Amino acid sequence: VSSTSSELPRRLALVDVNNFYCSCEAVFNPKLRGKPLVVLSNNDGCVVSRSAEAKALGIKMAQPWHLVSKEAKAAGTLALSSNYTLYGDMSARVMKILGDLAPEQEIYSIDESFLDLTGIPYLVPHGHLIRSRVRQWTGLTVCVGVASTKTRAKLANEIAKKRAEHGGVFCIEDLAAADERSLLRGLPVNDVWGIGPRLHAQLQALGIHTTLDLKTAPAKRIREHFNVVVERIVDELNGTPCLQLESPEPRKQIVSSRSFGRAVTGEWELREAVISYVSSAAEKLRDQGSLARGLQVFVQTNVFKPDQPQYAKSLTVKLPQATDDTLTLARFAVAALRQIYREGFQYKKAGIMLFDLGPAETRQQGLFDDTPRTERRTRLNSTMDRANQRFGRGAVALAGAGIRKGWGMNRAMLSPPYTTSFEHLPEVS
DNA sequence: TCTGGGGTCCTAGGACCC
DNA sequence: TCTGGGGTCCTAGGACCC
Repeated sequence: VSSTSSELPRRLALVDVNNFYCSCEAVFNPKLRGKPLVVLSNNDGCVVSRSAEAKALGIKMAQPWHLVSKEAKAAGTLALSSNYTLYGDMSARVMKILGDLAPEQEIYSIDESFLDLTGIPYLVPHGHLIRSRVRQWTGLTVCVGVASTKTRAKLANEIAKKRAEHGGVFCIEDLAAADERSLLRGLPVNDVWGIGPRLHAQLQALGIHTTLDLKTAPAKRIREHFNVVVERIVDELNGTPCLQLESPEPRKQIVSSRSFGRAVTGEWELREAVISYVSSAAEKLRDQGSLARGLQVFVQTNVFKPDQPQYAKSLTVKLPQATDDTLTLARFAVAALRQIYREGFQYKKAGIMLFDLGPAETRQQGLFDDTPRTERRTRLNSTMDRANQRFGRGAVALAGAGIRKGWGMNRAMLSPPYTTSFEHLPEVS
């Protein structure tokens, strides 16, 4: 915390993109605009993004698509598989614009940033500048919520989104105390950032129903029934900052897992999947400059088919030496899989996790290291990474990861990678 | 009859976020 | 037929230390 910043009232903004995945798709395909549209999770499983029109039809977040698709399609809803290549690239563009319009930025998720706007005069006009620039440069629409703490900024953002009269920008600190009270009285307590279904139920049992109820709840009462997390939420609602803008830290664990497009029975197919997942996790590991000391492999049958024989097992391995080498990690993962694999089950999902991550600079020399070999491996990995970056994911891969990948996920309605491939540039006619 | 006090580390489970 | 994936933080309890 800088000493000068305490003089000025702290002002944070939470900026997020409206209906992010759906909006990305609509930027490049005008036929989607103004229509009910949903984007589905991996494997075309659940609804993870909805256009305003789809929300209006009552399609809920995280709904399994197969349960609602018939009705939704009858009402004119269009559905797309998720295209993370596109969303990741659009995210980077939005984040760059936001970062250029604020002294400090924390990228909080693929479509959200906290910005520190302390000291900037005319905050609401600045919010409108952010909005118009993002719209002009990317075609996406953002909403801006401004307040003295992160939790209040999240609330302000909710208001900016819900109440059209604010034009997508809302500063809660501009309200008179009485107006804030009546505003918070109208917001259910589970609109507050950090209050999920469980806490919501517990709070309701205590008679805390609205955001105002929570904000004005006696600290002692909260402490009795909950933990410091909820205490901090209450403090933050009252304008006492407990959460700071975070700078990017390397991940503490890296997970790669997928449901299969169909049931898998043979060990060889599971092995292909596990090797594929290790490859992608190890690439991320190297990208953040870490080494892993631990690895976990897990397999699972279809939990949604309880009439079928169920089996779920994971195995955790401590590596003899921290490493970022795909081949080494793959060997340990395959050995772990061999131990947990059981014949006669219909597997639906598998995954791997890398943990106990540490910086690569502190790599320890082992007593029996074959240093020339390690150096060759390092060159091999970085060559593969560069090739895959230049020619596209999977351009170079381990043979063991499989070529056809018959177990791969379903993505029946995938849009092109408009912004990251010359072959798929959108055409203007 | 009567059995301390303070600390760390690790793990599993719970809760939340997008 | 069909139900996502990737993270973080906190707490309680056990093991262990002096």
